[in-house]
Amino acid sequence: MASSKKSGKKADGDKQSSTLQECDYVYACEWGECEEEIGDMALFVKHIAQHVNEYVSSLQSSNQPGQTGQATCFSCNWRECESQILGNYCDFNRHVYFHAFHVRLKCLGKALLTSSCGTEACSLDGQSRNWIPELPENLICGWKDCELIYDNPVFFYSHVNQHCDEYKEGNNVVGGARCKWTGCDTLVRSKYKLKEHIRSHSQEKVVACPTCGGLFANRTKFIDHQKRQADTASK
DNA sequence: GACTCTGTTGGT
DNA sequence: ACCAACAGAGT
Repeated sequence: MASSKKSGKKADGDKQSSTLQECDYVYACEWGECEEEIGDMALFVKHIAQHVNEYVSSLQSSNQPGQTGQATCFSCNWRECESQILGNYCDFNRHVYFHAFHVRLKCLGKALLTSSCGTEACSLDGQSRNWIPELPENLICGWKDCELIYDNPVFFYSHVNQHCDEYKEGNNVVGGARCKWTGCDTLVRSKYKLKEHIRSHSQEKVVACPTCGGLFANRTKFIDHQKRQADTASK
């Protein structure tokens, strides 16, 4: 039953939206002149998708026809980004959706900073706050017999985490929880440990610096960054 | 039960 | 010195 297609299966992003937890954050769109603020990540993603669709159709109407299958040069209109993405529509989508993901992690980082008032904060300038790091070619789930492909990191990481739920709850699962990512055989003691471990495969980050945009795989690294960047500025 | 933090290790 | 990954303890 499992598809043996090398390219994997295309995931339906909308189905995953219900698994996203709502929170109190307000996500601000920074596409072009847009100032829209949306409190729900799924709606925020849809909003951004509209910008992308408008931009892509404006490209198609202004460009020479009959170039399908060839790489196109897309310009990201996200403020302070201005990346040029050479590739297909999916490559461009992945890039822009990463901005949505980034916005969410920066909201989380901001909330963490305000809740721990008194601690030093990053004092780098905001020049790089919307830079997107090198992305993997594809957001493809490496779990055994899955191979789902996503163009939206918000849904991709949520999906990958769901694989850990095949193990029983508790901090000491009988027999342990084994990682079934291609080429990995790591055994950990609980599904929570597995969720932590699996980030080393998916490259998921859990928080971003609201000041400089830096991405971090855990809160400790984020706090270290805040201290370090406050320290180096005061030296 | 579900995280979250902290200290250690090992690689660059 | 820096960072990723991990184990065990703490909340």
